[in-house]
Amino acid sequence: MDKAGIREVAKAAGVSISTVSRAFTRPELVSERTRRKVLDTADRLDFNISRSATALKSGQTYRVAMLMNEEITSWFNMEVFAGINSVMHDAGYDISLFQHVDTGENRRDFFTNLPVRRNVDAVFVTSFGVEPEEIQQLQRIHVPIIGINTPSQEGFDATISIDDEDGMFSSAQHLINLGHKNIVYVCSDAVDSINSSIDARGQGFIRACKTMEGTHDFKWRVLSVPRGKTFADSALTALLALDEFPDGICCQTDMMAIPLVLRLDRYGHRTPRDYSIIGFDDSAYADTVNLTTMRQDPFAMGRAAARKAVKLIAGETLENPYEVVRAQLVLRGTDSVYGGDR
Amino acid sequence: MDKAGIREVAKAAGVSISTVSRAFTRPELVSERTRRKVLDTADRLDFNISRSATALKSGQTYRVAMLMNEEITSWFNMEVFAGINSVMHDAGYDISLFQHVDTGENRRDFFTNLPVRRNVDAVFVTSFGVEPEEIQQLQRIHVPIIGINTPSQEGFDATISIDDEDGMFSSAQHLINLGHKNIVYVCSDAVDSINSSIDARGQGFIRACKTMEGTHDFKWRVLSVPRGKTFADSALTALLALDEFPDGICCQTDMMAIPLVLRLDRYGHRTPRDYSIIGFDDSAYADTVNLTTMRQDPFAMGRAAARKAVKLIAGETLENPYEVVRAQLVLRGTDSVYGGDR
DNA sequence: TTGAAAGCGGTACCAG
DNA sequence: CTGGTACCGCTTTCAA
Repeated sequence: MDKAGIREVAKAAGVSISTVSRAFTRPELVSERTRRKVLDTADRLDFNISRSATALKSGQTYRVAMLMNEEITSWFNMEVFAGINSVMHDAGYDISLFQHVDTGENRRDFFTNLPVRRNVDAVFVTSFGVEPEEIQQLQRIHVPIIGINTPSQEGFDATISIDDEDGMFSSAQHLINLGHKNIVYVCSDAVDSINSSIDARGQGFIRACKTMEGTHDFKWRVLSVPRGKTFADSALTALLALDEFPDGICCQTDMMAIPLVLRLDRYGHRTPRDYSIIGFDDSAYADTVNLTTMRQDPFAMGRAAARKAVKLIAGETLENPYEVVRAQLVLRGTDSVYGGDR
Repeated sequence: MDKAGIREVAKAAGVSISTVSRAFTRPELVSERTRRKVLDTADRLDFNISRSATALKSGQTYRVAMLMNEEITSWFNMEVFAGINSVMHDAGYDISLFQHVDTGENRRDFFTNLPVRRNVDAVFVTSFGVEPEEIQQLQRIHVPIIGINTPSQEGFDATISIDDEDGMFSSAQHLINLGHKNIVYVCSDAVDSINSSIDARGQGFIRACKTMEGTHDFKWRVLSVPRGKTFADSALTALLALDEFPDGICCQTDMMAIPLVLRLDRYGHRTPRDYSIIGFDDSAYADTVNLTTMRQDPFAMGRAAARKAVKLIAGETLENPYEVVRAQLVLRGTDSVYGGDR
């Protein structure tokens, strides 16, 4: 006997199913006594309102989709997800995860079949660039589309992004202000099918360096290494292969920076004594290795995006649909004035 | 005009709604021609089968719950979640996350209100000990309950756990075999309301040490420090305050071990030269700091748990419902024979 | 304040 | 192979 539907509860409580329904969802419309009686019987019978039925009736699905490239396990994706979930869960929504929507195969598949069509109330797109035609496809599902760190806001109902270009510009500028003369930007190769917002970081670095154009003893360069789990090793190798070791390094991410400070140490290059290095993200262990880094807060961005989504779903208009937040330099122990300690 | 239900598709395709339904869910029952026609019109009209309706009709919810302590952002929770999702998503299920179900407030709340009652097809319980009465409460929702690293398997329909006790026993044993004479176990204080499976690690350590009982020059102890974001600092302090610095350290987690190897280095204690240290988990950066550690694979456990859940939901019986997997020692660079390099 | 009844969008049994 | 038709469990007028 594990079948206690709304009718058996109604019967057991001696009321109509309408009343049972109201006792749960519109308690103020039901007399105190009746409500108590209903709720008690319901509990005794292990009854609860079915979300599926409510969803069907209401026309909503109480489900949202989150699209991402790579794995949910990456620091950024995870934080964003947790942020989104922290508001959506309480609002009664579940999240349907679509990973690796970046690669050709999955990507075409997703955008042509649109598995979410008529099955979600909103779509979150994290950190990868969606092509104009893809957005058009996506729009066919007729629900709000919210972007997080997407390179463009074209086609989105709302977006929230950090200013990657500006963040890395500041990073490089900081090294320059410190008097560094030979700085390099270390990053993973861009995936050309993706157009990730992260690629803007390199441009910020370059822009900062360009301001030094003409300065005689100033040198800079970009070191791009293959993606993959050995990217940090590749970067290490590339760095050590330079004919002159840089005095300042800007890294695309902390995941690049942290292995570098650890490994370079063993090769005699000690920070901040011999060189400055700045990460990006302020992710796990950045503090324990005392890394100076550009902080962003993807959890907060996820929350903000989710709040926008909830409003959009409710049919409200956003006062400020497209937000850009700045990353913030966290000064710790891996940067110092040029020549300072030597 | 964003209302294309199954009937308009049926009308537009000149068939009955039954046929439309079948074209989607039982293509083999529909003639090739009819199917094509239906699918085409459906696509043109932006139609798709509604999961809510299917759910309602089928009596399933196509949703599962995952209960955890602390944040989803922790390494362990995240990996397990990703593992569960990797199989449940393809099986058509969403995951409803319940975080912090460990603490009194939330805990009571969850188990008395049972928000998941009649709203999920299975429940995953991750890594915390559920009291007998709580399990009983949980059982009232009449769906499979699957445990992952739960201290007990009482009341669960299936569980998969790593043998924490054995894992840490082996860890300590390894240090002993290496000839270490003064070893310590470093961990965070247990939360007494929780009875986490992780607490068994300490017992494993102690058991290993007990085998040395009577050996004259052998010493061991347990160092337990307060939880919180500064737990690693506390451990560092406690370690340095010892009247004799240990020659071997077993850590409850890599998150404890990694900061320690990094920081102790600056205090002149260099591993593996001066002491051996072993982590637990093989989580992020364990390889880059070259940490010898006890590996567990929560992603795989999540997958395994999910596979069990899918079968259980389908009404199948599990051949082997309660699984225990062993952690595996990954030898890297932070352990060495006692006195070896000195 | 409460009850009756019409759907919401499918599924599946039963005919044809 | 296809169509008609009761539900699935709840919400929501409309009346009483």
